[in-house]
Amino acid sequence: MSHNTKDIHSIFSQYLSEQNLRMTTQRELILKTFCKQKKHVTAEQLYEILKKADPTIGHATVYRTMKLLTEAGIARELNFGEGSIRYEPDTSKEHHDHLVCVKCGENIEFLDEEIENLQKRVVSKYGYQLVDHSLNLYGICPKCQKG
Amino acid sequence: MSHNTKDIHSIFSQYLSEQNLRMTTQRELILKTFCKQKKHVTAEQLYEILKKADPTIGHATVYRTMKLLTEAGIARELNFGEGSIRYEPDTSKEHHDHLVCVKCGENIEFLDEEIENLQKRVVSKYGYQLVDHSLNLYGICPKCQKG
DNA sequence: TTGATATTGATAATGAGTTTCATTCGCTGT
DNA sequence: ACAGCGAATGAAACTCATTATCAATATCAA
Ligand SMILES: [Mn+2]
Ligand SMILES: [Mn+2]
Ligand SMILES: [Zn+2]
Ligand SMILES: [Zn+2]
Repeated sequence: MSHNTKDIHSIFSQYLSEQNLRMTTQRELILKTFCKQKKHVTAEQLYEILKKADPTIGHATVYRTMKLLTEAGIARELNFGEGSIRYEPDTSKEHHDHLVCVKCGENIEFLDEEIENLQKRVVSKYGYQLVDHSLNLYGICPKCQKG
Repeated sequence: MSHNTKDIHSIFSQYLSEQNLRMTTQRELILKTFCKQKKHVTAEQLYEILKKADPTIGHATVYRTMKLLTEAGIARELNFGEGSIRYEPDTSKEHHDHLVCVKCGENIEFLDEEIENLQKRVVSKYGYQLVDHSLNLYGICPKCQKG
C-alpha cells in the first residue's frame, strides 16, 4: 500500500514516457523534495525549499511539475479555501480527509469509512458516476480553544 | 424556515446598522438581484447581471457587498475549486451540500443527516470545536454519461 | 553524434479579488 | 431645507496565484 522513493520515481518515469514526456534533473529534484515534505505544501513553498538545492530552478517549472505529479497520481491537490493549492503525496497513504483549525492552520487527517460509504450512496441515488470528493471540516483545535 | 425578500432586506438593514454601516441604493439593488438568482453565481457573473439594471455600478462594490451579505448570514460562499467563489442564498433553505458534474457543471443539492452527524463525531473525537464544513462530491451526471 | 522536439527559466500576461483615494451620498441634528 | 461628517462609491492601481510565451537548452531515439 505504501511506496518508497524508488517506486514513485518509476511511477513518474512510466507516466512521463506514456505521455511522450521526458524525465529531467529538475523533475527528479522536485519529486524527491516533494516526497520528503512532512506537511501539505503549496507550489510556492516548495519552490522556496527547492531554491536551496538548486538556485537556478524556475518558478514555472515547479508549478508545471506539480501538475504533472497530480496527473500521474503521485500528488493530490488540497483546497482549504486559502487562495492557493496545497499538495500532499497521494500514493504514500490511504485516502483521507482533513480537519483544519481556522485559527492556526493545524490539521488532522482522518478517514471515516461510514462517511465514505454514505457519499457513494448519495452519488448513486442521483445517477451520478463518482469521480472525486472533497470533505474539509473546519474547527478550532484544542490548543487554540484555550488561547 | 424560509424568508421572503422583505425579511431579508430587514435582516440586512439591521446587520448594517449594528455595524454602523448604511443601506444604499447599490446595496439594495445587489441584494435584490442576488436573491432573484436561481443558480449559484460568482461575484463577476452577478456584476454582469447588475450592469443591465445600473450600468454605473462598480466592480468593487459588488465584491464588497457580497462579503457583507456573507457576514450578515444572507449569502453563503461555495468553493468548487474553479478558482472563483460562488454564492448562494443562505437563509432561504436548510443547509445542504453539493454534487457537481465535472463535465457540465450542473449540480444537485443534497442533505444527508447521517453524514452531518458523522462529521460532528469526527470533530469531537479530536477535541475540535466545529466552525464550518465543506463537502463537495464530484461526478458525471446522467446526461453527460451518455454524451 | 545528430536531430527532432520536449523542457527550461525569465518574463509577461491573466484573472480573481482587494486597496486606494477623490468624489458623492446618507443620516442626523439644526 | 441645510450643513456637516463619516460611510460608500467607482475608477484605477495593485496583489497574489497561476499560466502563457518564447528563445535558449537539454533529452533521447536513431
Ligand atoms: Mn493529508
Ligand atoms: Mn446550493
Ligand atoms: Zn489551532
Ligand atoms: Zn453533466
